[in-house]
Amino acid sequence: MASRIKDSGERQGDSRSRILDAALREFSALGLAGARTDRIAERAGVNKALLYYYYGSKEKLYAAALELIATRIRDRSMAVLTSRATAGERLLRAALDHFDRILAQEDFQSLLQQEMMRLHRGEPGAMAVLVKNVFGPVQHMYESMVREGMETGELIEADWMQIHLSALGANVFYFLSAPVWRMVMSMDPLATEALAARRKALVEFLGQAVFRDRRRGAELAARVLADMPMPEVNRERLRMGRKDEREK
Amino acid sequence: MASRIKDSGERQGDSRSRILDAALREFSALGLAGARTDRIAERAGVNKALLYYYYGSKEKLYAAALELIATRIRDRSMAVLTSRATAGERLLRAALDHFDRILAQEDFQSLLQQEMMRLHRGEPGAMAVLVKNVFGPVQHMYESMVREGMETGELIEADWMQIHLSALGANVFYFLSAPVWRMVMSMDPLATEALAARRKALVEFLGQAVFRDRRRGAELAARVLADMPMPEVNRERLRMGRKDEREK
DNA sequence: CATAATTAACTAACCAGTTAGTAAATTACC
DNA sequence: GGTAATTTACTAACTGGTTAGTTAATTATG
Repeated sequence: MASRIKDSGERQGDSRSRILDAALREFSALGLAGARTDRIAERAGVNKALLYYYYGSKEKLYAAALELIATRIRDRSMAVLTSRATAGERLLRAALDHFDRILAQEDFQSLLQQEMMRLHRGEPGAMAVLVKNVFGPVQHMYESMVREGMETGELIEADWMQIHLSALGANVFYFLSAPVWRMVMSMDPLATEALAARRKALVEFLGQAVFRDRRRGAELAARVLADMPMPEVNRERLRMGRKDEREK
Repeated sequence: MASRIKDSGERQGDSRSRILDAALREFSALGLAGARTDRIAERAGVNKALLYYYYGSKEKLYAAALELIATRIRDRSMAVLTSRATAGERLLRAALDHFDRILAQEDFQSLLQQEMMRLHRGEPGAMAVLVKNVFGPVQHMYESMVREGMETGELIEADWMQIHLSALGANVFYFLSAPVWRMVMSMDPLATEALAARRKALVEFLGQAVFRDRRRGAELAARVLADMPMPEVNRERLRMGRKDEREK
């Protein structure tokens, strides 16, 4: 495609994908209902009718954006869960990767929250794509991983679901509540040091909690931490989504 | 209408408060943006203009609803935190009360989530009322409670914030993710038995984790559990907010 | 009768989706 | 190989439904 890029072909990054990209940002920031098709078109640098030409409706565009990011997340998660390491090490890596993912790339987390609220509201089809493409496969793989760890004697005998729940919950709630803590306390839970501390505590806690041999847990935790440095974060991005104080 | 009921005065719970009540339900289910003023008026049994007569604007009505529920929640939380019992026991009671509150009365949780997303979006004034009226005082009281427990030697030496974070996070994430788990697995985390089990595990875990004397922790956990039976829940309410399949 | 409570009817803005069209590229066909 | 038919990519301008908010008139009440 790319059509008539003859010599000065700089624009034209494929309208279709530019729309999807703009939609992803708009939807993750404002949600399905809050997103404005006009704004998506504007940010993609195309006419609004083109959204409809390619994607048919606002809802379908939303679905496309969701599917795009779902694929990305699933691939990344599955890669960690199936990497070449013992089950225990993979468990620690998965927890840390989850933390880092929320930290570096909040699109998914926002979209996920939106979908959860839609599900809670009983909107039909909510979460379906995510469950099928992400949570289903990932959870299944997580279960195998924990079972394997228990069989080899590396991990304690416990309900794999409780472990998964704790590991996810700790991360999700930390980031979810961080803006509130900052308002209540003087301390900033999203400052680099606070993040590093929390990240370390997460792995060390899991190392203590789920390994049969706690010394091995501690050792692995240290190794994994050393091996997976905390990603650089676009500082501004964490602070606040946007500060549209347009009118009023 | 309905107005001129003189002797058979059963309706007429004061339009003003009926509006606020309807608004609370509408806002907690759909959020500020999703709520419809027409629907609030209809459900309150008054003309829409009356909302504006009493509350001025949609936003001010939202603020009023938020303030109403904030007061309720603060009073309940503070009552538990300042009850006559040792710090450790109050800590366990507070955790259990938090669980039960989410279980029985999800208005606040929904509203809170909405506010958190508004804060995340950087909308001015988001969370302000809740922080000032609820989280500020409650967190302050929680800190004193944990400090007291550490001073008397009942609780382990630990960062009170980490304890509070864990206690809240476990509950919030459980209910937040429950609908998704139900979609992925065959098991229902909101079934009565699952809830009871989770509730028990919560207190027992805290009993083991934060008490210096674990036997005392276990004992207190058992006592608190026996003393605070799980509330009856309107079963339908948990399932799904609404199932509007109107058109289409 | 004055004022507080309440309403019916209206308006202005917004926004998802449509229409009717154009210019360029691709395919069909003699 | 040249041109007519068709398709692809794209736009400006409009439409119709929805919704927050208003106004002016009406009813109750102390």
